[in-house]
Amino acid sequence: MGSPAKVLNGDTKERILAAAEKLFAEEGFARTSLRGITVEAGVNVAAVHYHFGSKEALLEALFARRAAPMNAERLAKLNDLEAASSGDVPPLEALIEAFIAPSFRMLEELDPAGPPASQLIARFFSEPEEIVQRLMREQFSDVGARYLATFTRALPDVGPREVAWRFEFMVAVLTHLLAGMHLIDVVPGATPGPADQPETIRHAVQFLAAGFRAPSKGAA
Amino acid sequence: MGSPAKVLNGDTKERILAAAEKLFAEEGFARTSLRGITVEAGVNVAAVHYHFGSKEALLEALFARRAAPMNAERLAKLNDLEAASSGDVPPLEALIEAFIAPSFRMLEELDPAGPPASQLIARFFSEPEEIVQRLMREQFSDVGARYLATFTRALPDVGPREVAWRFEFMVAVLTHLLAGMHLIDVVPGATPGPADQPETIRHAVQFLAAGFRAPSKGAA
DNA sequence: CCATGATTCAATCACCTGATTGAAGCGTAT
DNA sequence: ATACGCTTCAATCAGGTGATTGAATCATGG
Repeated sequence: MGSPAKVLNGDTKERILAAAEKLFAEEGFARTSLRGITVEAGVNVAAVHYHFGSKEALLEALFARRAAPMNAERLAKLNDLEAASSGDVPPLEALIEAFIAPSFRMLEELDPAGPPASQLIARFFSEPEEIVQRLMREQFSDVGARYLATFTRALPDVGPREVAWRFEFMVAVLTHLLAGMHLIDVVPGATPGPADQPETIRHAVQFLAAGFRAPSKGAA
Repeated sequence: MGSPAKVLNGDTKERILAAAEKLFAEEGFARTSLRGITVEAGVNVAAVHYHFGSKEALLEALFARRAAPMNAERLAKLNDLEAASSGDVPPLEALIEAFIAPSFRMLEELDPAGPPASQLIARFFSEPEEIVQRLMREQFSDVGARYLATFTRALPDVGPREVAWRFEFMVAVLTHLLAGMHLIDVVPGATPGPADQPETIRHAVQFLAAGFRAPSKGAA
């Protein structure tokens, strides 16, 4: 009746993917065992190697299933923005939202991917395994570079190096939010309260836009 | 001649702590084995259990050695600020720097703790082990609450919930910086270039202060 | 010099890990 | 019905893990 029970059969591959996504997101790659995954999925241990080949290959399949569409959506939104503001630079707030929203979309319960998917993406950012870091580099390098260039164009008064710093800060906020906001557990009063996806995005965009626009020089 | 070689003796406990700090920071708790630690330290495996009791207890000792002084410094700086601006609220930039700087101080090569210490703190934020999360809660709850309250007082026009959100964002930026700024590896052009500690702090404070001060309402 | 306590050592424990194997089960086309 | 290919299964493998033990070593005070 619970989740660890073989239902019928047939979708073994999908069940493994779902269980692995959940456990990798919650416990991390190193702490998650194939036994744990296959029990959660109600599947034999050997099924993982039959369908994927290895634990690492399972991770790669998981990564490809989530990160690729997410970044494709990022690029599409950027293209739309640049097409809309023909020739000119898109507005900063729209750029930030275009970069952030694709990750948050998966946080919705309604989304077929669901929260585990975005938590998994967030965990990828801090996983020490070198495969993970290689996959992140492959997936994010071009998208990140394109957005960074556009941000630099959108902020001519800030200076490219400063924009690069602030781009880092934006990614920091994004991953922190995807991970589930640890401070809720750490600082009791700090929980901003449950928020739906658009409200969270609104808070983040306001904060980040103001940060991006901050006057550049520090020395008076 | 390298690091994995017994030098003399005597400081076994310290050697274990140093090796564990380095490896935990680089590889995470789960991926780091006691064998790896003791080899790195040039020490027998049993020494860990003799001096600390268990792998988890070693982690606790490590945590106490770094996090406690760091948060003590945070509180001291906050007290100094509130004493300086007698009765009034300290300026926002000073508050941010007081919260951020204690973590960065350890990033300096000169500091006896060194970069591994701050990397370890950053990794604690994303470690799935429940001991880590418990330790984080114990250490950061009161400091975080005090700072959050002061930030709220310093930003009367923003509203407490909005301040809580932005406080989250600040912690996000801090941990991202402590972790070593992953984007440097992910997005080729994104590296802001090597920066010394005060410059990094300046970039972060500028960005965060502007974000904190952003006008609150989203609806026009 | 020796006795005592603190420390270090090699050896070993039970357990869990990812991986592999060969047989069994299954549906399907002949 | 039969034979074939895909899938699942229990059983097993070698290797690594944290932990523990008892003997050896060391330093120190009598």
